[in-house]
Amino acid sequence: MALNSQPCPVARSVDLIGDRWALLIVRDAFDGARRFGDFQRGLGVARNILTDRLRKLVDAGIFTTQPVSDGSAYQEYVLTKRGESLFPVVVALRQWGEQHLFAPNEPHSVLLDSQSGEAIPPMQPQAADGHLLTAANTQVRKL
Amino acid sequence: MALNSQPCPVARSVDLIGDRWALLIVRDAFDGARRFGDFQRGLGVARNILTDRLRKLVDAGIFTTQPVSDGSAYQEYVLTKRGESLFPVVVALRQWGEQHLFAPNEPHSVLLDSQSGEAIPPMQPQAADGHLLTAANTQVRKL
DNA sequence: CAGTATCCCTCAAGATACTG
DNA sequence: CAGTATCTTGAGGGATACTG
Repeated sequence: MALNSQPCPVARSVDLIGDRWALLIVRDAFDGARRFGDFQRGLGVARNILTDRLRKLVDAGIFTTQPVSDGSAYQEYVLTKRGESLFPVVVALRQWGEQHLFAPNEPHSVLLDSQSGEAIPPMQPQAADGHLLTAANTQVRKL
Repeated sequence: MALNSQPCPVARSVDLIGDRWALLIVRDAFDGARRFGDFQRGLGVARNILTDRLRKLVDAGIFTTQPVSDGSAYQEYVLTKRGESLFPVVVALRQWGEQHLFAPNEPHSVLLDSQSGEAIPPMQPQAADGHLLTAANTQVRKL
C-alpha cells in the first residue's frame, strides 16, 4: 500500500507522520526538546527506535541536525520550516484529545498563548469570507 | 507505553487514531463512505483489517453503526459527533500534505467549499483577539 | 455483500550490551 | 551522553477460503 504516492494529501501525510512516534517527537520539539536525550526522556521510547525515527524525520525534511551550541560532540535536532508547519496538525490533535479523551475533571497539559496566558480557542476551518467549514459544506474534488 | 493514559492530549489522540488506517477511514467517511465496501474499495485494505479497525473506531465512539436505509441485511458506519469533530485534524493533515508532499505541478485531490467552489485557506491557530499563534508564541503548561 | 476464520510473514518495538 | 549492534517478541497487516 504505497500511501506516499497517492493523490490524496491526507494519505501522504499519514504515511509520513502517521505512526506512533513521529508526531509525539514533533510535539516534544514544539515543547522545546532538541537533544536526543530530551526526546528519549520525554517519550520513554527505546533508543534504537528513537534513532531510527529521528533519522527518518530528518530524511523527510522535518528536522535538521545542527552542531549543539554548548560545544558538546553531539548534535541537536531542530524543526525545519516544514516541521514548524506541522503546528496546526499538532494543535488540532491536541484540541480533539482535550475535548474527547479526558474525563470531565481529569487534568491534562494545556497549550497557552504566551502573551495572554490564556488557553487557545478551538481551531475551525473557515472560508475566505469567514464562514465556518464542516464536512457538511465542503467536498473533495478527486482526480 | 500506555499512551492512552498520558496527561498529554496529543498522546491520547495519537494512540487512538495515529495508525495507518484510522484517519484514512475517517477521511473516507467525510467523503461520503458509509458501507463496508465503500471503505474497502477506497482504501484497498484487507477485509479482516478493515473489520478490526471499524470495530475499534466504533468502540472509540468515532463511528456508530446503524441499519442501512436500503433495507439490506447489513449496516452502515456513520460518524458520531466525536467523529465529525475530527474534521479540523483531517483538514490540517490535508493542508500540510498539499504544501509539502507534492511536487510543484503534481495534481492532488482538493477540499472545496461547496458554496463558493473555492479551495479553503490554510487553517491557523489563533488567539481570542485574533493574533496568530505559532510554536514561538505558545507554550505547554504541563502537569 | 459483509463479514469471519486461518495462516503467514514482515516490521515495529523493547531489552540489553557495547562504544567513542 | 548519544548513539550503534544484536536479539527476541508481538502486533500489524496481507492473502485466501469460507459463510449467511
